[in-house]
Amino acid sequence: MADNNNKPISSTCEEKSHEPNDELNIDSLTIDESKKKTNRVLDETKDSEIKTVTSGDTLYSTALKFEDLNLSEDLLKGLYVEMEFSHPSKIQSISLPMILTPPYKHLIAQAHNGSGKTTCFVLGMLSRVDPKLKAPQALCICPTRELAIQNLEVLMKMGKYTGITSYSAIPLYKTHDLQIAKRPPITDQVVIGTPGTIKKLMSFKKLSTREMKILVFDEADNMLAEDGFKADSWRIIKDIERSSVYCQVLLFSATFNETVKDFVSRVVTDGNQLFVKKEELSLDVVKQYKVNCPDELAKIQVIKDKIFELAENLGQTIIFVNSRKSAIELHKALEGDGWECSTIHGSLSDDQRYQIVKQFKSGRTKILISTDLLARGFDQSQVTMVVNYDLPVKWDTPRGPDYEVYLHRCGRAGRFGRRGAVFNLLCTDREHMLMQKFEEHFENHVVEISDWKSDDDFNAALKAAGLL
DNA sequence: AAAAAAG
Repeated sequence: MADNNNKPISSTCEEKSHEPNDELNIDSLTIDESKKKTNRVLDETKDSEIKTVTSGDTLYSTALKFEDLNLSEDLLKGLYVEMEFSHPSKIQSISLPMILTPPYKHLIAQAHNGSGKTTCFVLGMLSRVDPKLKAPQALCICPTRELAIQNLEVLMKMGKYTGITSYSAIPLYKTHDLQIAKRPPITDQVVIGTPGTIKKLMSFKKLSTREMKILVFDEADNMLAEDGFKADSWRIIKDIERSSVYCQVLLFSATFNETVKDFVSRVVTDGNQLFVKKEELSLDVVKQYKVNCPDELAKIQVIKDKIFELAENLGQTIIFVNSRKSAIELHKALEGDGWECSTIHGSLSDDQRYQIVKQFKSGRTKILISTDLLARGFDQSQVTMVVNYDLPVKWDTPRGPDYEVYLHRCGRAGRFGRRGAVFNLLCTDREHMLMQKFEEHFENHVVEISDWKSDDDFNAALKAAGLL
């Protein structure tokens, strides 16, 4: 679990209890340390505190073993053989009983980056679906195509022996309305995709919501945000509400904000909740640094001399920028000097995007420049370094720090408790000010690399991060 | 004046 902190959790979101809520004391439920086996890569020796608020009077136990969850043999085989899991991770052990126990309450679950949120809701979908019923019964909505594809891959792997089929609701090729109209209705049990395509399939009556049992919002805060996909999400959920008897809603993300709480109080009332403190969210497994750069040229020089030269063989790196233009310009500047890296952003073609991600996931590309397209959810365990070439800012004026995006970007490194380093390249006064805000907000000190030219300083930083 | 999805 991506967490090293044992601070107790303060009250989170207690104000929106619509009915008497029973708070579970997680301490009394935690697994006996001596009986706990080490998961494949997950380091759970220092468990985080997870705050749970349950609704109604259903009692939930934690699942110490997958066998405790009444899963089908086929699904268990997928977990052990394909996924190579030995036992549920912490978030899984708490959330899965909540997802799988009647009356199948809604769930809002916050968990660390790289702690296995995806496996939670994928397992939830696979086990709630009836393989014999040839109709869509589970729907998962994601903010990007890349994330939808990634989730589908996990689903197919985990569900390999179940016979459950899935449908990818993303615009992979040029889909004209005429072509959609001519297609038969979807009979696959699980549908994963992006809002536009899902809406379209629904309006063409190709995606029936009549048998829908479970609806998942991945990166839920983004899916429900005003400047995100709020309108689409609301329409989809209303459509489902109208046609199906009862559909369980799962909201998963590492970050949650006020918009989600509004949604929760109006739509997903009467649900269970899991929360962790913001200070505990992933920012202590990856080591953060700020690099003082006198000007923009120095930033590029740091990428060339330090990131490429010193760190290229330490794993993979994602360099985040704030705009497509910035991505293209940085790529040109590096390419002009013969440095090889790839770049991804939303104005590339579907196929280009797909190929670039595929190449990076195969490990053939070491360094990838990206917009916030890949800020959330992108899971590549070899990513050891994240570079914020630009710091993430909110688009409204005055442009303030975007804490959520900062956290999500950092979460691309240090997957499943692995080591990682984040380098924030700072040049202007505004950037220094923003950085200070990030430090204050997450209550952690970010070490400064004052001499951007010093190899020794960078080597020391990489060593401190556990990468050398 | 932005990223994302789509039209």
